[in-house]
Amino acid sequence: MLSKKTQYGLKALGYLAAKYGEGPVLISEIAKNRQIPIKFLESILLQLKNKGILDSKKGKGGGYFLLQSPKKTSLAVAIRIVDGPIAMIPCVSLNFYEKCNDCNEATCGLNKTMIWARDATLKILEKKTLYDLIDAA
Amino acid sequence: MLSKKTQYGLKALGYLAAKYGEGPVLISEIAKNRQIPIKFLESILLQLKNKGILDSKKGKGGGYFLLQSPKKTSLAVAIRIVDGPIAMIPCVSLNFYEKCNDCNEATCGLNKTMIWARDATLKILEKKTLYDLIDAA
DNA sequence: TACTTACTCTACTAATTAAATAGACTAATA
DNA sequence: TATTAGTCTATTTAATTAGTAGAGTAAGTA
Repeated sequence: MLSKKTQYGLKALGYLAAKYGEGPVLISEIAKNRQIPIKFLESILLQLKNKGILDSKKGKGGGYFLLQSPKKTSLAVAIRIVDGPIAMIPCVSLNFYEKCNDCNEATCGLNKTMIWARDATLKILEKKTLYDLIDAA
Repeated sequence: MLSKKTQYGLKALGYLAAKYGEGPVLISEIAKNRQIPIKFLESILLQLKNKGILDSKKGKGGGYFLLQSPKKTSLAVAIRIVDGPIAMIPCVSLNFYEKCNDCNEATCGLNKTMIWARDATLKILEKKTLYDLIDAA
């Protein structure tokens, strides 16, 4: 499961995706609309800004906004920023790889199998974008 | 990421899958071979037994063993026992569903997208079995 | 300039979960 | 009946998650 923090982050990004092109959106507006603790949301948005997904403007008329069109940012990128690895085990992660201390990857059955799972998940998360997070109604 | 506990569990199941048909295997043997803290492994194996994946025998010549052929147990089943939900968010989980307090699933973009991710992952995890965890060499 | 608005940053705390350990108990076998 | 090996309960420690507090800084406006 994604952490609560990541779930909040994705909900906020969905909100900002829907408002793309309309200028900065207040943290407080996002928080209220998506039911997220405001101070917690602050830190999430800041993190997304520092990684180049969002930008912000201070002062009156300020707020957060997507740096690029929502279709340009994949969910894989967004999730990795807030949640970290997408893979199920470290020795199979593309962006957060860690070697197993004990097993040999060339022969390890778990390793081989988890690569399958990783690729299946990534195929979706790299194709879907923030645009897909926009609500229908 | 799967918890360490789940990773240990899968490694142990891979070991037992390789030994299927050879009678009970000592916890201590699995622990040594897969580098798992023995008392921690005890509780994992017991949990897998209580859920019907493993069986055990006490006393001399005792140990743990797979209840069925390794090809009969999918990774999805094994992972759910030790780790819980496979889905990335609760409102999309098949076995551990929880309703979102705020959003409407009929229109929620995140919900819709996470169903895609879940299905892609499950397609692999339900097809792959304990047999696929057996090491090559 | 002074005032207000709103993001920024650091630090902290509480709660939960993960990871591991200890030890008494029970069943099976020789 | 002694030994072996899984069972069960309880506890402990560490790490992570979730959330809070408050001072600081930048931008706009009167």
